[in-house]
Amino acid sequence: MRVLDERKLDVLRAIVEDYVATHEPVGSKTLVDRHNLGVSPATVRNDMAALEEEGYITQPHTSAGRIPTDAGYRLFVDKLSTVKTLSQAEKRAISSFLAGAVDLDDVVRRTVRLLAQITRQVAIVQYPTLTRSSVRHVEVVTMTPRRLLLVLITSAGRVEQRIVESQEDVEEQLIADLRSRLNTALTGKRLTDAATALASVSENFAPADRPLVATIVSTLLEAFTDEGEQRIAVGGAANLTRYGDDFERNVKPVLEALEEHVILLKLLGEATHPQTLTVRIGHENPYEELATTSVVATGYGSKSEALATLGIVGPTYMDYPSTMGAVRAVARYVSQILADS
Amino acid sequence: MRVLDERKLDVLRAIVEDYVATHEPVGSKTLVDRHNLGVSPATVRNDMAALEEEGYITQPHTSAGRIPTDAGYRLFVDKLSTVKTLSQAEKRAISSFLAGAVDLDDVVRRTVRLLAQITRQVAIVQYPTLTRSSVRHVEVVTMTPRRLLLVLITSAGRVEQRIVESQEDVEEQLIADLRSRLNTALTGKRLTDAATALASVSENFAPADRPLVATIVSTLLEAFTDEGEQRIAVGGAANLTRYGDDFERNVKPVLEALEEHVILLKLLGEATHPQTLTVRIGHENPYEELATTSVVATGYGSKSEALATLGIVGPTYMDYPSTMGAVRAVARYVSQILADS
DNA sequence: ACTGGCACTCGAAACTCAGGAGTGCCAACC
DNA sequence: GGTTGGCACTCCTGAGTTTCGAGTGCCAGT
Repeated sequence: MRVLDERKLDVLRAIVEDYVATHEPVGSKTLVDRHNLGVSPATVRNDMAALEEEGYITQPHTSAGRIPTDAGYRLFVDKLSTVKTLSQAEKRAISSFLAGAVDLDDVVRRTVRLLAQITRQVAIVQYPTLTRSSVRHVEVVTMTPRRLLLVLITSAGRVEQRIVESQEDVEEQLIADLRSRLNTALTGKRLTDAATALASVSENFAPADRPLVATIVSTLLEAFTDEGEQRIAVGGAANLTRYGDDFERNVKPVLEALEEHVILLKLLGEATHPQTLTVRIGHENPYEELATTSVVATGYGSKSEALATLGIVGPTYMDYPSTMGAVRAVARYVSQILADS
Repeated sequence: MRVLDERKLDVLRAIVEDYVATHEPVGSKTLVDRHNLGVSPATVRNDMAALEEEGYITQPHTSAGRIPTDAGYRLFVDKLSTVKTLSQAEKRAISSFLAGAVDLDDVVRRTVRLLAQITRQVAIVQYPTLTRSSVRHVEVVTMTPRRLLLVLITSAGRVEQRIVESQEDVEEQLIADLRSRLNTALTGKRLTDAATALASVSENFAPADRPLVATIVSTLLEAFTDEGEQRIAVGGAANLTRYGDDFERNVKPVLEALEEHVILLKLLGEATHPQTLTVRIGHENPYEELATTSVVATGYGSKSEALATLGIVGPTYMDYPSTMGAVRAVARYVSQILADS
């Protein structure tokens, strides 16, 4: 038996496409009817038996049609399909929808919404991580004589704020001094290098001011390394209603996972180049409960280096070519928007 | 027949409590078994017939037990129950959980999570609205010679940012000037009054600078009045899985509503005094699709005047006393946290 | 006014059964 | 040898039927 039998693969492709469209086990007869395979049902049955033997498809019960296994989907995604590109109209729609964003938060919110709408799946977008971007500006603002607000602006346009209390009134001169020194030390630096850059700042101040400066420095450092920075936006949960027929398997676990941002981060995985799509099918993802769920994700951000990850979560029987196309396209456009602003 | 029959109300209360606990129509026998009503099932049946006549309960079908109608729940909430207060331990937990927040966004995120966890329902928290708070500080930052970043900090601790492009390079002196004039004009002003306050600012600048100043002023104004400011955080969607048995009625419509923030805002309604709880039961809320859903909401913020609204959405057969207690308690603690910071 | 008794209702769950989609296998065919 | 039509077999699905029992309304008795 040849390992690579062209027609057998055609059959597998047809099975996947049919099952994705109907969500029902597909039999040999319907298969030859709907896809013009040019052979008889009996022949297809032989191929099916072989494909089942090799683990690409399975039958829910003896006298039913076949459905793809995770391995079947995997082969389909890797070898049997091409990522679908969006139409010009769709591209324009994406582009103009994202262009209307007023700030980074808005970009993320719009992206989630867009992704959910196009793919009709649950969309997940990780906020650009601080650690990978650099400091654009640090601002120190007096709110009351003893209360200062630190505002940190990153190259990704993200704003972090922290409040610092002082033991005694703070002079405006000191604030100005701080502001300029902090900016000199930090502006343009990567957040990961900020610690080193900050170390020397406090030395230049009068001993009396040292405690306050130390507090400020440590607060800033905290903001830089904050775990909470691994923020995530989720949208399109309503699309889960399309899978209401199998609530326990397809809806419940996903809904539960959506609450746990730590889980979502793991699901999305490491940010990759926007060109590279990560597809995790069924059991390939790290959570048992999501064994009937697939993830399509990719990085976004600057061309050379991904800032963060975005993607979608859906049942294994999703339309991979379209979904992958949509995820990739959205990632590209977001990257572009971020680069521009 | 006396309108106010003490025992009949006891029966209604028992029915509501039982149905909330079991989610199953409750019959006369089980009722006397579980609640010590001190009368026979036959007597209860008579009362039930009366209650049904008056529209407080209904039977799903002829030979089944009774379930409360919306009117029944309404009477229960208004007259037959007292809002449950939380235990000391719970209060401490709330307080300490919220106290760990680093900024306003974090407060909101934590509040949603907390509310969802305590009530085991879907939680909704409206971000403090700009229009009700006042300006604490305006910052103007040079990012590149031709690109400025405006940062607006409100009394609620919220930060808004906008980017402004200039036609030509901007001098540092002008920036400093702008910064101080804007702050003089705006600091402490209510956002609703900001328009008037801003009007005079541009007059003090050299004609050459006017176009830029005008752009900045209008961008700020836009930020103040931005509709998008009616932001909302949602959490606890996973709690919907508890109602999986009636997916179409209880899960699907809620899931769909959660995507539509405009709808949620309407559901939450006008912010009220933190002491006053708004309860909308079933058909009382403005959306047909949510006729099996109740909303418990209240305002939060400064004592005298609510800043925004928070609440929960759940099936009509929720545990009102506990839920109302939790919503009220959380609203109080958030208000306190916001007042402190 | 309350209670026990009783006939009645009607949905839920268990059961049965026919229909049919789909399979595997085999002999025939090209 | 790969392909095909034929055929017996499997077993799920859905419709129809029956049974069971929780719950009711009503009435006569206390």
